[in-house]
Amino acid sequence: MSEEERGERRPAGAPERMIESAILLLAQHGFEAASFGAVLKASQAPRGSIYHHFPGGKQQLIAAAIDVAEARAVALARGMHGRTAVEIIDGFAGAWRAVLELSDFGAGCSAVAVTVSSDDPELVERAGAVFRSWRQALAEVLLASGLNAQQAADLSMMMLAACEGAVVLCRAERSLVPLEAVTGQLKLLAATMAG
Amino acid sequence: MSEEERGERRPAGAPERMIESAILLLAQHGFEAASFGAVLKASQAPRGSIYHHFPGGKQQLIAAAIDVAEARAVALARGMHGRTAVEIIDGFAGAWRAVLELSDFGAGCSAVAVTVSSDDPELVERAGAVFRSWRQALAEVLLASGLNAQQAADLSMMMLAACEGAVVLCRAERSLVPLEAVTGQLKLLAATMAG
DNA sequence: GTCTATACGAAGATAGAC
DNA sequence: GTCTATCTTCGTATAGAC
Repeated sequence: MSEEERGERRPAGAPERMIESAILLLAQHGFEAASFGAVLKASQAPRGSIYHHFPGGKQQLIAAAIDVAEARAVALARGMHGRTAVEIIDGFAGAWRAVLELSDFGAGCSAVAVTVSSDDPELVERAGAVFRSWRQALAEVLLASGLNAQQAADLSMMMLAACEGAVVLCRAERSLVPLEAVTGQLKLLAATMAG
Repeated sequence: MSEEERGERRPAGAPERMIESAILLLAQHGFEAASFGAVLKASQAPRGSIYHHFPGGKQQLIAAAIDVAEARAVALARGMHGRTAVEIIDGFAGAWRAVLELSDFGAGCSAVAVTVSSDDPELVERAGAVFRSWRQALAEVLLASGLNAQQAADLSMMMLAACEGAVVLCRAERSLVPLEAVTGQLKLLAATMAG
């Protein structure tokens, strides 16, 4: 497994910083906001190096950003292996809570942003791949926690959908209440399955 | 209650058509895509009339679009008064299913799009107001269905978050499975509350 | 590998004619 | 009330010098 696949950060060359900035800008203000100008400014990368590192233009940059975000999301889920369903729910929701708090409700999920605000079918499909592998990783750790296959599939889907939705609500309402309420309901669901 | 508050469509003057187009463009491709050029083209409105009808520019147009969408969302929820919790869940999810099917997975929620892809704090706050009133309307019909206040608040929050999230997943994966799975889990949750 | 310069289009917005 | 013309800014993308 490569470093990228584990979602780790490397010393940070120019292209890596550009990708990192793109992820952040996507999460904050959507696809159009992740422009070259903004990315270069945020990443302090030299202007002339964009098409050297990303000859495919913006599409390639955003695609790379999505792929890195996917690796990171999967790594987050896999890191919860061995825990109980409730702990997994808390860990997942906690990660989103951290994103919201650290950004003062200014950031959310990059893959959601691409889905909602990009008109490029190829990038939207890539965002779909993120959701699928994220869900699968969650289902695997839930399976290991003692749920059966059907329950793990159902709960992972519900966790992802409910938390992604809750993050949007939290951003718009500038409040953590939606995420907290959803977390409670998810635990209730997990308890019903276990019991 | 005025016609707008009930979310009804009127004979359609130029500004109404522009608002309608803005709602659709927001739902399809986000904030930046709901540009004046695109709105005028879609609504067949005369070019010189934008700043006549919306002197506040794009912000005013989008704000109006959000308000109309809010009235429609609330009307949708209120229309379910008198039904059981399961029927309300089916009705709500069914409306989203229709949006996804009719748009070939190309459209979602306008308020989500504004939250995710606009950098205007005022518009994001307006989107937050949509979510609040939508949730309250859902909670009221759930209360009438026999749930207690706490249960109605919890389930309405979960319905909104989970379905909004599921719609994004459905768009990205070009599949109705996420929404269907979430619907099933919501019914399970409602059954737990009732029982 | 990085730079400047530049092409080209589209965005939001304003002014003034009809 | 609608139109055209125009301004400015910003977006992506390319060419060519260093």
